[in-house]
Amino acid sequence: MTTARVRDQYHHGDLEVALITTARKFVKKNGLESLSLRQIANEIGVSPSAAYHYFPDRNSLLAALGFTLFEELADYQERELAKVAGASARAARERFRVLGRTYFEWAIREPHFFNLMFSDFCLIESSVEQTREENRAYQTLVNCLDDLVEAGSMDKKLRVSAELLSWSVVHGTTSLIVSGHLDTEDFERALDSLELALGIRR
Amino acid sequence: MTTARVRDQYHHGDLEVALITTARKFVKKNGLESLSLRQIANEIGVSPSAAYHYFPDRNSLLAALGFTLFEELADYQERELAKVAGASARAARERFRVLGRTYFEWAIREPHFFNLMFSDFCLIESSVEQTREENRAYQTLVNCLDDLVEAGSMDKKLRVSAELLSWSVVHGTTSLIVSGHLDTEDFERALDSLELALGIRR
DNA sequence: CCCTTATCTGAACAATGTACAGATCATAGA
DNA sequence: TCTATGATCTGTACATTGTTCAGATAAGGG
Repeated sequence: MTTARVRDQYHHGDLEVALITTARKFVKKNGLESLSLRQIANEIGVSPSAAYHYFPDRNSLLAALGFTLFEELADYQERELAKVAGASARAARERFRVLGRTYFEWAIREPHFFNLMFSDFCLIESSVEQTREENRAYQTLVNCLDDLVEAGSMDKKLRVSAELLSWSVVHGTTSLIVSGHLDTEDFERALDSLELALGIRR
Repeated sequence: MTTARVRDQYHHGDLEVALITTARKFVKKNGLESLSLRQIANEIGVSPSAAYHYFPDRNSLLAALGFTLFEELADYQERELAKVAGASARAARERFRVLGRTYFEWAIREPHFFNLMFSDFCLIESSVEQTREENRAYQTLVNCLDDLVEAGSMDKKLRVSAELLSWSVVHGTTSLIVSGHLDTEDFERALDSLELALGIRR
């Protein structure tokens, strides 16, 4: 493996990436609160203060991690979405549900990631790149809804702000389930209710 | 003022409440991350370890604070709701919007409180009392929707899971706005879109 | 080959959460 | 009224944390 980390060397060579990767591992396991820069440095085999060459402080590292997570989510969504391509009404509707489900499943599988992405750390500086990442996912949703209208399987009158409504429902239920205020099965119920309200026919 | 805090006394007399009250003040100003047990103890004029007689750790104090915040929100909602009492269709519809707006305004006014309420701290032990507090607000929403159906100003077919859908939209937009992923004005847009989708007539 | 610059170390500091032994008080029972 | 018991708080201590900064080390261009 050429990717094996070269330790016992004064210059790590890939420290910035290693910091984010290791931070990802720790957050995945234990969440944000317990994340320690020193533990990360220790794991990589580097001095506690080495990180400060790449990030001004702990929060910035978390923000950087958050950005990569938004990328991961968008990639995952597009990958799943590709499986239900097609111009048919049935395919468009399936894409709509896949968009919601992937969002939800991602959050359920990695709740600590979800929490980080929508925490204070990730709004310190809403970087241009980050909003672009979000727009990528948001645009996919917009296209999906347009497809539904075009296929004649959705009420045209309800198209106004339907993307805002959809994202809110999906994010809302997900957030409430992750934080323990709703049960897991409520997600599919909410999605059904949303489709019914938007006049998406099956 | 008999409520003036008696300092320079060995026994504080009201420490548990004082801890929560002071924690509330600090969270309100600076959020969760920077909250320090020692600062709180210092502010009250008590030893750093005094808190451990009432709370096993820092997280428990935050959880206790979170519970009182759920109470505050429910109280605030009921107070505002009382202003639009009445059996008319217009009143029922106004109550629906007030329920959403109070939730949103509460979160915008005190974003740090909102973050705490839906953070990991408040799900450590979903106490029976807390779920009861939530049910109080949730039941209010259910009643409101029933009123709308009864007044004939809402599509009966869409009544199924309408409370789940409504709460998700309101919480979702609020969460996304607080975390900087949507603009403030998107809330009213989402509420309009929700009413339109649910067939709530004006 | 040297020297500039990027990269990392090591030691230090203040602040934090938490544990624990003991001091202080409040109060019920004699 | 005295006393002993339990509740309440102090003081000290420890490990861990984020962060700073002066200096060591290596890489790469002239």
